[in-house]
Amino acid sequence: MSALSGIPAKGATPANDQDGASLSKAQLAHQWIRSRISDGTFSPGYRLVLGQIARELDVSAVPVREAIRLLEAEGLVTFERNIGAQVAMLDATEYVHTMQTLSLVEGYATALSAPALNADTLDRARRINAEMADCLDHFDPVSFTRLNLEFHSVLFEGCPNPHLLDLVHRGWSRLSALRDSIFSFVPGRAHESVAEHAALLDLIENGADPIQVELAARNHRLGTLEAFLARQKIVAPVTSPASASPAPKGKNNEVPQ
Amino acid sequence: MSALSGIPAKGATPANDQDGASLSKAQLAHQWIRSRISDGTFSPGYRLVLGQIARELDVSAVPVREAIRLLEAEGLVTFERNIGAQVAMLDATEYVHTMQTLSLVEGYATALSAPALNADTLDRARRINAEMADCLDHFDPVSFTRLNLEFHSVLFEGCPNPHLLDLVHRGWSRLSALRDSIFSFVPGRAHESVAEHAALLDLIENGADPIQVELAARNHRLGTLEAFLARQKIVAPVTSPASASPAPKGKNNEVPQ
DNA sequence: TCCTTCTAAATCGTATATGATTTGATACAT
DNA sequence: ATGTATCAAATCATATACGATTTAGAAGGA
Repeated sequence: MSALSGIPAKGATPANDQDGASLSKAQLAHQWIRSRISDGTFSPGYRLVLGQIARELDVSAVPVREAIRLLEAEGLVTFERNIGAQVAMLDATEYVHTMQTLSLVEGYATALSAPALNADTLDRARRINAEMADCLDHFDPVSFTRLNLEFHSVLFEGCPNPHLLDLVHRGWSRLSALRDSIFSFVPGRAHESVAEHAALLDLIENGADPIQVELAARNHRLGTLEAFLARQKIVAPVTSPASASPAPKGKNNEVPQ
Repeated sequence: MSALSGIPAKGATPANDQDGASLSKAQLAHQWIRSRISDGTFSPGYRLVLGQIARELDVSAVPVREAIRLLEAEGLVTFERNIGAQVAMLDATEYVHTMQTLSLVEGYATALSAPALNADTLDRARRINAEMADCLDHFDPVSFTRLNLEFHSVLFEGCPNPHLLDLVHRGWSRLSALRDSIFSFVPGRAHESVAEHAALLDLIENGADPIQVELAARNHRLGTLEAFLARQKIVAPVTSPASASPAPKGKNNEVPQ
């Protein structure tokens, strides 16, 4: 029956054309929208209309809807019943909350990851940090931001807790996807940042207490947040003091002992 | 205009019957499945078939699918392309990772919430803890578990960071929804738990450093995790030491100072 | 008996169609 | 001229229909 002719009897690629990736339309739409958000084509507030996106991707509205609900769960878009979806707005308050959460989970992930880092890996981190220092001289904020993610990725990717790692990824993804030019770079902070990176690496290399590594990594990110808030503080207070700065004095959450 | 008569002129409920809740079918399905998971009707590993659930709820498969994808994002079900969904299995490793993550976010949320807690609220927490002590005498693990959530809720619900609060809720929800009888209660731990609750309340009442509150809350939960692991350890090592117990000796992560 | 191959049922993934809701525009009355 | 009610277009939410994929079981051969 199936031995008719030269047509490949069963080996015919089942679903997709030939790449073997085999993406569902929903996944396709998810990646497509996501990349559009990342590259700024869909900027925060942009209205995501199901039918419109569906036509553009030549699919039906159903998988597009699924993609958007997934993006909603990731915090990249907001969605309202019978109204629709739009790219999430990352206002100052949201930025503070996201950074605060990221500082927490990234700090812990880094501490859990630290014991697994070998000399080679630490050396790679040092080289990346050196490149970041170079970027300061040439004033290259874009590369600096990219390298910053690379640096921290080296440190936290070894985290053995997948849930925690996922939270770290989500935080970074939210920040990088929705980054507004306002938040991307605080000039005066960059030098300090490179120095703190070096200090963090020293701690890890010397096998410091996990809690020390954790708080160093956490305070490093909170420092960036504080720098941002310091620039904004004259304009308007963003949140209640307790939430905006869990350690306003800078002394309460220093590395203990 | 609207003074016609007893009939509410324009206020006629637009979509739903009369309750005003106005749930979408997807939300309905979400809650329905979720409650079935919580009450154990759908136990871990149970296969969730779209059409079957759709028929039972008298809706189409589309909103059921959406509900399931949402539950997947919450970590309550697993989903595989072209295969289907099933209630997530909470094995020992997953339990460890979930508890570890919860200890982190709940600890921080509690610390951030602490300054906002007034005397009345703290008193309520003390009363709940007293009830928990009673449960120990009558050996009532079910009430104990419920009160435990209540107690901690009082402490962390004041957290001003909604993202963080959401993570805490997800952790609890995962644990309570997927709890297996195996994990629900470690007898020897309960007395210690009540004592630690009291200590935590004292810290908060005395306005202790946020970092102290955070680590006390964190270590309280990690203590429960350790108790579980201690019971299991003879059978088989669950994960690598670094992930299972970030502070194996119990001394590395004590409250500093 | 065991392994392979085919077939069919079950289920998922998506397209299309239709009802429900919101929103903006227009017409009308004051 | 302004505010209000009505209507139409756009869009979301869901039902139905159909193609694609997986999986279990039957049929056939070694």
